[in-house]
Amino acid sequence: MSHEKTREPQERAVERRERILDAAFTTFAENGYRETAIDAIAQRSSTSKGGVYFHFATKEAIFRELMRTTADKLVEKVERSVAAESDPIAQADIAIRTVLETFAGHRRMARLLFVDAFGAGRIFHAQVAELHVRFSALITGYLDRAVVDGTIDPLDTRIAGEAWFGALNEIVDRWLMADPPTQLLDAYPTLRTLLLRSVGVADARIREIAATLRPR
Amino acid sequence: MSHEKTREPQERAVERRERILDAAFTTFAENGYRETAIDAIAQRSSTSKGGVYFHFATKEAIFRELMRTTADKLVEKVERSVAAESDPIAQADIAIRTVLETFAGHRRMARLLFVDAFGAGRIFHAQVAELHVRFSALITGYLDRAVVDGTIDPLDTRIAGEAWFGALNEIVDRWLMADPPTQLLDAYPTLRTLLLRSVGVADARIREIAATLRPR
Amino acid sequence: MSHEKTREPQERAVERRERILDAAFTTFAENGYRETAIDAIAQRSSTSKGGVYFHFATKEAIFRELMRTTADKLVEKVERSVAAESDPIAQADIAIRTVLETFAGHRRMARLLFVDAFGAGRIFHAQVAELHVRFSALITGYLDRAVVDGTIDPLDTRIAGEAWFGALNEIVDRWLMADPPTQLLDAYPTLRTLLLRSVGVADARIREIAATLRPR
Amino acid sequence: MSHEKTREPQERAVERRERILDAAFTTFAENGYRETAIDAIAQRSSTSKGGVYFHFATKEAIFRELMRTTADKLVEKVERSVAAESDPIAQADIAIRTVLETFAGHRRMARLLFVDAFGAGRIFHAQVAELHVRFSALITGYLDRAVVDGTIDPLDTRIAGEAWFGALNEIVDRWLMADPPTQLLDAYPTLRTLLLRSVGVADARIREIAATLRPR
DNA sequence: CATGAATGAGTATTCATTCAT
DNA sequence: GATGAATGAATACTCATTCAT
Repeated sequence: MSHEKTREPQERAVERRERILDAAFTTFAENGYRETAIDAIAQRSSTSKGGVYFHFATKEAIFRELMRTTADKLVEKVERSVAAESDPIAQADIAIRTVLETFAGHRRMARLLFVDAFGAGRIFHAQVAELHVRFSALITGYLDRAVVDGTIDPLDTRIAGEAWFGALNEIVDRWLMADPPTQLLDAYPTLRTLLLRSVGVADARIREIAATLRPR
Repeated sequence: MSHEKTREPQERAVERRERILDAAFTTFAENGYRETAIDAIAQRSSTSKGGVYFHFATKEAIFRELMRTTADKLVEKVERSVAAESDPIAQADIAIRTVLETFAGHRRMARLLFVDAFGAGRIFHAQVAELHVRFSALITGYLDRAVVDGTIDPLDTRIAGEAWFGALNEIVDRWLMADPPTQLLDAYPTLRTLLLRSVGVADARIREIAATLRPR
Repeated sequence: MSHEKTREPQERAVERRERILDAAFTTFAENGYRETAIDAIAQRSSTSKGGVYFHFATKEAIFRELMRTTADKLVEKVERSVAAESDPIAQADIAIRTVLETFAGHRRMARLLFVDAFGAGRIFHAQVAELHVRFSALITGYLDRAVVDGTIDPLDTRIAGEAWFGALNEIVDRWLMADPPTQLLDAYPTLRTLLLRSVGVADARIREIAATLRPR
Repeated sequence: MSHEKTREPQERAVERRERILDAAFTTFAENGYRETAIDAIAQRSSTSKGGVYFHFATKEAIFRELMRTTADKLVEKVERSVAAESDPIAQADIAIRTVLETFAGHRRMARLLFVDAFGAGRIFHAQVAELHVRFSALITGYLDRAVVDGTIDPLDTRIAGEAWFGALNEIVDRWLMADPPTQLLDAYPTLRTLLLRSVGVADARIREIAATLRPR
């Protein structure tokens, strides 16, 4: 009796499903959505085209799931990092920093979430929008708490969240395109100052936060 | 003698070329680059496929020209608006405002330049990057002058320019996706405050600038 | 249980592959390479365009395989016929005769190998050259052995092989073009005499060889 | 009054016609029939597409005229060379030699007449056949006279003419394909011996003829 | 006579999706 | 469950030819 056969059939199926997702992640990130053929995913996951279609209804479904779970992981990571802080402003700062750090170490993830997502054409605008909204909302949440706290003066935190996310996004985009490659984290100190100032955090306070975080 | 017959042959050709560009602009903006067939452009401009290919070597060439000229128009518009101001901070502010105002009135232009550009796949990342770099550099220029002026404290103006552009871009993106539609310019006051604060402009000064511009 | 169902899937695929090659052979021979559309091949082999592309990467690949296998068959046939003879001069003679006989019965094969091959344009000159070289070399081989044998006096057998092949080729070409059709084999006795004499075989010896072969 | 204007209008037209033919000759010879666009011919002859179509009804017509006139020139050249000889066998030999010599110096002409002619597909088989028939008939004519003369024994001179032409053709083809290039005329002595022997000319006589021609 | 703009039929190739085995 | 053969719609681009000016 082979190893394969001792496992529950479902277990094998789950494993294959994962393999497919992994292969799809890599291939989408490398070549973009449109340029990725199902055949390529099938081969990379040692399956057949039919195998892929057993697990996923369409190519779009694979992409959708990938976007969602990748974003999930990132959000979780951000929330774990943030949990250690209690000051909402420091939390927002940590959130930005975590995103930058994560991307700096996972260029592919960045490509998938921030650049190639657009390569998919019209159908995906909603998908992409969802992603942007989700991250913007995360930031808006921290800012809202900061307002409630009285740490910062009231402002339209939705727009501020979007602006923060947009600024972050652009910095990542530029880094992805940069040739020769640069250090993503080099932009962090400047970006932090810009963002915190933008919501009215005093320079003295920014230096304080920076000092607290430095040991990291 | 019909109007048609009095025109120079070249004039007719130029006109057709324009018609093709117009049709391409609309179709790209509606459906994205990949989803737009040359045939569709030909039909919309009352030409034949061959006619399109007489005027443009490839589909990519049409897109490229469109991106360039559209961006040109926007940059010119920004520069004209800015010319009336002498304070570099006010100039940067006006630049942002002009972009928002222009897009608010030309949703399609916004789609083409800021959203669908990505739909074109890998080949166009360079093209898109160029566009982003161009606008970022515009902003960076105003900030540089403000630093030289002593209006703002020294900072990494390249990153600031990118962050400003990113924030602006995201606000426009969200507006393009918003359902139901919103007023793009509603975001302007908040965005202005965020951006100006981010480079260390004092709130008092911001109010001053706002007051100056209000009559517009 | 139908015949179809008892066959292995692979067997069906192999059969379809053959059908495609057959259809391509006929269509290329009838219309030439450039004038043959993949669609035509697909229809003639009761497949779809995609089906053809599943089995062959490009149109060129189909043509190449066809050229190779057809030439293979002819060369094998020649070598089988020749095996019965030991006199190299008679072998060379038999080789020529076998080619003529085979073509006389397979006009299409002749068209494909000797005429339409050129219709393919520049890319195929190498392919065609290979074919010519191959047949010329076959003849050169026999002549070389005849020289070693002492049956004929030394001479530049490469050029002689090319000249023989060229003469044969032209006779077949003319026959293919002839209107009204003629009997290809009618040319054989004259051609034999010309070729054998050209390498210095005495007329008496030629008559001997002719006598030996006559019963065939 | 410009130089252009002093000439008869017809004269200018004739000149342009020639320019078009020259350009077509070069382009066909370089790229083959199918790969040659009318536009290329127009540009090379400093005309417009319309200009080309004023002088020639179709692309095919240009090719046809080119084939004919080029062949004419070659035949005339052969006949001039041959006129100096009275012995028909020597005449045939000179004919072959002249063709080889001419091609050796005009590789392009050779390409046009002997190789690329086929690139044109079905429509041109008749054209090509005509060319082959014409040259074969030329040779057949000399051989016929040699038979009448009693210089050689009677034989099917039509087939012999075709065989000679075929042999010659193949030698030229191989030379055109040869990489690295070879000296076409190196093949001549062997080819002469092969061809003359093939129609029964004794080796002693061949040596005589060779001696006569050597000074050339 | 000359021009060059316009036409449109023609073609190889790709790929998501289906389904018989 | 898995396979891979088959489908066919979709698409950018070429080029001989026409014809208004």
